Amino acid sequence: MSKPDTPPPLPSVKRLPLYLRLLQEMRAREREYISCPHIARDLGLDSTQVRKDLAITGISGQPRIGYPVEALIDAIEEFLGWKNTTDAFLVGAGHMGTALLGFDETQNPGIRIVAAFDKDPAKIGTVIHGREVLDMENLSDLALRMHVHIGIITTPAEPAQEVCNQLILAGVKAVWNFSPTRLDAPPQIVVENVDLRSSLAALSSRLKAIGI
Amino acid sequence: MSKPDTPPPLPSVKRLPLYLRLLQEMRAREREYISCPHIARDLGLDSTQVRKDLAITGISGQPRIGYPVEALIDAIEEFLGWKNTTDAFLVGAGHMGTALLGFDETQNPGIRIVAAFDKDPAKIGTVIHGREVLDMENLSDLALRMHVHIGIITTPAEPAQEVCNQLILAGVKAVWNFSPTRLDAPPQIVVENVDLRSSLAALSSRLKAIGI
DNA sequence: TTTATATAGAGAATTAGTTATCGAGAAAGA
DNA sequence: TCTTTCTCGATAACTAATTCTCTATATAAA
Repeated sequence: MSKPDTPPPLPSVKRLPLYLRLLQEMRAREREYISCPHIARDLGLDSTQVRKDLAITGISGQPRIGYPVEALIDAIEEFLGWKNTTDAFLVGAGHMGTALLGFDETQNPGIRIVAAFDKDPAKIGTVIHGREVLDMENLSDLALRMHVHIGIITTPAEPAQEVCNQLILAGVKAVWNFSPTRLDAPPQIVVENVDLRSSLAALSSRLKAIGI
Repeated sequence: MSKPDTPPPLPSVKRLPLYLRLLQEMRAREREYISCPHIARDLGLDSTQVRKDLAITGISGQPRIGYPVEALIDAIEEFLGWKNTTDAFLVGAGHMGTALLGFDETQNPGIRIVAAFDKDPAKIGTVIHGREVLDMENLSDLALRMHVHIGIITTPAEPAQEVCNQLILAGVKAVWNFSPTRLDAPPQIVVENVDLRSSLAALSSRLKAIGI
């Protein structure tokens, strides 16, 4: 009824897409039920952890049987809000921006990039994966008119904060940040960072630790 | 002397590139010293956390002064093994693979992608950002000959495990996995996953929680 | 020279997340 | 029908990570 709950653990939320993929594969093989230990074995996780993760979506399983695959897929997609797609603007038509524009619905579930922006005159007007690159100048105006609530920043670090500010002023509620900085934004704005360097740091340091 | 230490906290390692970027900016402005509280303010972190993170690199600062910028950059790069670059093979010349091939040394610090592979005949032979796409068939042979120790997987989920197996057989010690699966690999192999869907899940679920 | 202040560094307390344990229930086989 | 086995679900223990507290120190100001 009411929900004064604590938010679900972020690591759990981040593992959900992993389960989702496996489940979709199971569904394709017309499997009806699946158990936590089975999922755990397949993904190299702990079965108790899998159970806790799935529990946050509100679904429950049956002893000795497991969880119904179809219902579980449904519950995860519902929980993530991936049952319908939300429009997004992308800013920064560089390599990463181009890649994201190339992704289809299954690769960027829940969002649809409806327009791309850049400030480089050489890029403005070009077409990337079917969408024309627009001038940054038009961003605020279009975002407000189209009620776009998600902004994707794929610019270098320097302009990122300024782009973020513009997006928020234009009504954006969530920012998917691929630039290698931390953005300063009011607390009610959802900011999710993807930092490849950070991931690479984890890889490099472990590689160095084993002496390579 | 000896080092039977526990490994450094992974979240700390993953924050290091963030500090590095800020420090490089400071250096460009010819700033000689910087304090933890200052870094913390700039990045929206806790100053104690910053101090602990920097401590894992082995550097120490001076009360009332802070840390020497130049030495700190050096210590972080040294710790991450980013002072010299390691050769890497990339498998899967799709959108993400293309983006990574487009990145320069500052965007993919510490590694240099020396060859790209794909199994799609339509892609084999094409040139992406200056490197010809080679046939998967040649992967093992070339990896062994060139002593390549890092493999980057940017394929879809289905072939990822098979590609991973091939890479490991060919002597690869670390895998940077962009495919949306968990790879099964022996414990001595370093596997670092980049899952955009996972990040998107965090964004979507929070967006849904605030009712958008 | 003395005092005030900002900051490093060490360690403690807290919190978050993961892993282990145990009881209950449902199917499968004896 | 009864027993065994597997799995869920809840709780407890543990571990990792973050945040807090305190002390020492070095500069700057009085």
